[in-house]
Amino acid sequence: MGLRERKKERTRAELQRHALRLFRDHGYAATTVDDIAAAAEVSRSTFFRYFPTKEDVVLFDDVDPVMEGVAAELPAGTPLLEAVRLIVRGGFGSLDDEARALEEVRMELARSVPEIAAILRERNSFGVEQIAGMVSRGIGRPTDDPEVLLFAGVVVGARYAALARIHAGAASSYIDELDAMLSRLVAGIPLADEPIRAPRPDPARSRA
Amino acid sequence: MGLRERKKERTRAELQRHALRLFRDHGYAATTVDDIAAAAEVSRSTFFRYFPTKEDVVLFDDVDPVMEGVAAELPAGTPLLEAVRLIVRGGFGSLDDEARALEEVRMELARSVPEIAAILRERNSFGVEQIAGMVSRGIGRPTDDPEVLLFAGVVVGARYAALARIHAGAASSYIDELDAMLSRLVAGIPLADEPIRAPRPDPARSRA
DNA sequence: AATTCTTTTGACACTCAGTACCACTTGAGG
DNA sequence: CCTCAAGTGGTACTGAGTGTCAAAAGAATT
Repeated sequence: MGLRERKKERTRAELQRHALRLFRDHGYAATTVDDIAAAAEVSRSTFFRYFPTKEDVVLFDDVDPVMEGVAAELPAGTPLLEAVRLIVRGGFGSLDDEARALEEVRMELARSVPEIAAILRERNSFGVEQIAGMVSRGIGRPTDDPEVLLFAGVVVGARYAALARIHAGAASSYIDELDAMLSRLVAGIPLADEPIRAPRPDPARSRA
Repeated sequence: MGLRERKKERTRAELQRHALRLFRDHGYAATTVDDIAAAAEVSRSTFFRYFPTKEDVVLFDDVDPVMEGVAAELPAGTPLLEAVRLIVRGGFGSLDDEARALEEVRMELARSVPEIAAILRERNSFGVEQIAGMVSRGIGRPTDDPEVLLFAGVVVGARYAALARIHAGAASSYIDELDAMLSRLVAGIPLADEPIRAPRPDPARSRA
């Protein structure tokens, strides 16, 4: 690998490192792209050459490709939901220390900085379409099959649940929490048949 | 209701009407706030007094409070998942013509303009926390209960699945599609036990 | 009807994200 | 070396969004 490539890699890592640090210390909105560029000792132009938007510096992530690798090595016949669990666990499990640390910082940010939580919720790793694509390949059905999409939606929902749990301060490890959520799903949708109780006389009706 | 109030209401409606029209005709990004303000014959400042951001002019929505009303009138003992279905259906069903038309335009926009699709996916109506709150009230468990959050996540996931289906052009009515997704969920998570097939030798490995 | 009070409004100036362009530097390879 | 392409920094621009302020207009009171 040439000097050029190494330099590029180093610059991107520096930009991301400083960006995450600044976001953590001063907040997302209060940190300008200029600040990040200055901290990494490059120009504003260079920042945008590496990351198309300010958001992307948070989103850049290394687990996706790993998960695809894990998926490719699962034995045929594994039940789909179980497969998803294994892929997720495997994907996060096989990160090297640095990548894992980055992932930790990112989740810490998601917990403490609301803007970043929103960004991650929306764009990080897996959206419905992405998972639907994997499922589609895994069981040989079209990506726009309603059941495929619904399954994908449920998985994404489990992820949101895990993030919400962390956001509420009721859990700390994103990976473990997501795994727990997926495990629960194996037993079906929780509370689906739970009877609702009589509505209270409306404690404080307000528009959120 | 005073004259003042009526004028205010009319201005907001005008702004939203023109904004949606311009978005539909020229795209979201290509339409500036100045364009919208000019079309509605008010100043830029005025636009921002009515809608804090450009996004909000799309998001402004009237179904939420209606759904809360429907929720309050369900008989005690209704199974939770069924209750959610009824609330959703009831909420959309009881819109007056104008509100329903607006909802249609909004969904049409979501289908044709990707930026708006993203915005709606992220911020419209119900997030996990919101649904978890409703569930929490409905069955009397804390909002950060993992099962409550997971259930809420699953419902949100069903919604994403419906949106994805529309986005793919495989469905046209958002309301019907969401209702269909929720109905499917009553029978459990589809495909959960579907065995995956042997992985293909990887057709085109690429980073999305 | 005139006056006072409150809210709306338009105008201006500002910051910051994001884009486009161009001139300059530097690594790669003959 | 010397050339070429890639990467970099600077400059100038558009548009979103914020803050301020003085003028205008509705509402309320006398």
